[in-house]
Amino acid sequence: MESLGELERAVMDRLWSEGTALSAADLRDALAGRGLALTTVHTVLTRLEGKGFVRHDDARPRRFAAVASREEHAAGLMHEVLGQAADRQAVLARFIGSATPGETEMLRALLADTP
Amino acid sequence: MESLGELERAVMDRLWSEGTALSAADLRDALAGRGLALTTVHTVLTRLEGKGFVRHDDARPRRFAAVASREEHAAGLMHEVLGQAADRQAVLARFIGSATPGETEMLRALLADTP
DNA sequence: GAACTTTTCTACCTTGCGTAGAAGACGCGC
DNA sequence: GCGCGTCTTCTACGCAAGGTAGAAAAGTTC
Repeated sequence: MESLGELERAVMDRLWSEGTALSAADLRDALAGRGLALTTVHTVLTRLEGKGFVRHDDARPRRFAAVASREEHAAGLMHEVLGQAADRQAVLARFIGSATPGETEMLRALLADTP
Repeated sequence: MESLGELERAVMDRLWSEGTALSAADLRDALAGRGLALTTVHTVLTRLEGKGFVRHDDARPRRFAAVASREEHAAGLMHEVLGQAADRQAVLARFIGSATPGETEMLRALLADTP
């Protein structure tokens, strides 16, 4: 999967937190601490769109929304790492081996509900 | 975690596959398809060492070995992604939700052996 | 100690990302 | 329907990371 730069990640974080679609101006305001020009935000959004992380509608002004939720994205990354491994079992063994007790409990509970 | 470039990844792949420590010349030969200069391999190894992925002994010629196995590295990446999430449970739920049947079986078996 | 190998130092080029100006497209109030 | 402000696209610059390797220094071998 394409990786994200610092500003790209900040923009995604804002879109993920907000949940709803935002205009470039909304995002510039949400990231006011950085004092970004509107065009900068647009450039970043265009790049994120090229990477498949966001999509925009054709209202005016354009509204940009994350394609996947933050959690879906994280789960997708985990699957990507796992999927690239030749020996998935070994990876999962080490993953479980270094998981916190809370995480193993969550996994047990989730697996109990999964056919 | 620091990310890897294309050549850096190829070098790590070779070190991981081989399992044993290799000299820069060994690696150049193992990556013969690329026609790399020995100094190029050295530069990459030095960068990988700076990122904490490899370490070398002080024999001559130096022998470079991966710090973590491929599986440990993958599991570490998965934990890194999970650890950064605010809502781990939601991430794990989606992770399990999109896992293959084989993966869920492996997880069940591993969790059965985990206290 | 001369010739060869290894290691370090330094540097160039390309690509990706942060940044934004200029110019074109659009929409709103009159 | 026109002009003016806003939004969008195009283009570009600078910097950092990574691929690449030469030159020089350090070490090894005979």
